[in-house]
Amino acid sequence: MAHDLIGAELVVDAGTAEEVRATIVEVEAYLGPEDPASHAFRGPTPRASIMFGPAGHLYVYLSYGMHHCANVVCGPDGSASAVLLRAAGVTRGEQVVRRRRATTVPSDRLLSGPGNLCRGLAIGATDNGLDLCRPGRVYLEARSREVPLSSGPRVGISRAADLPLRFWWTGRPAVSRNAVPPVKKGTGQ
DNA sequence: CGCAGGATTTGCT
DNA sequence: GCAAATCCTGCGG
Repeated sequence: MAHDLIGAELVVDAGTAEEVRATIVEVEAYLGPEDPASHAFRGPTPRASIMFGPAGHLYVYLSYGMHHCANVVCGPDGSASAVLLRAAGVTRGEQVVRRRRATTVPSDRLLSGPGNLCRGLAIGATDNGLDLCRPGRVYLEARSREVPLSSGPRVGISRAADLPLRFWWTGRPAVSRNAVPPVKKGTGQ
C-alpha cells in the first residue's frame, strides 16, 4: 500500500562521500489507466512504460521542463499504479543535500516537495527504472514502525485531485508547503 | 512536423 | 499572491 512507504528510508550513493539517507514523510498515490491524473491514463506510452512493469522500480520524469519527480511503481505487474515521493526528512548527509540546494532553506525543508526531493538527492532521468528493492545507487530500506498518519486530497493536478490519495506523517515540518491544507489563523503552523 | 500542456519551484510586488 | 522559467511527451495533420 502507498502509506507503507511513509517512514521507510531512502538511501542514495551508499558507501560514498555523497551518501544521503532520508525518511519518507509524504507520498501521493496514482492509480492505473483508470486514473485521469496518472501518466498511465493514456496507456503504456514510452514514458509511462515503467509503471506498467513490476513493483518496486523507480519511475522518474521531468516536470515543467526543470524539475524531476520520483515515483515508486506499486502493485502487481501490469497494474500501472505508482506512488509519488513528495517529501522526506534528511537523516544523513545533510551537507551534501544543502550544497545541491543553492538557496537558503531550513534543514527540515531540504527535501520538501517532489522537485526539491529529486534535486537534493540528485535523482535524475538516468535513474529511471532502478530496482529500489536491491542495493544500488538508490534503494529503499523498510522501517517497521508505526507513525501518525494523515491523508488528504492530491495536489498540483487538474483532474481527479479530490481523491484522498495523499498521505503524510502527521506533524512533520518537511511535508510540502503546497500540500498543507488550509490552517486556522493563529495556530503557528 | 508543429502545438499545447504539465504530478513545480522560486522570487518579487 | 502571482507570474515566469523551460523542455519533454502525446496528439493532430
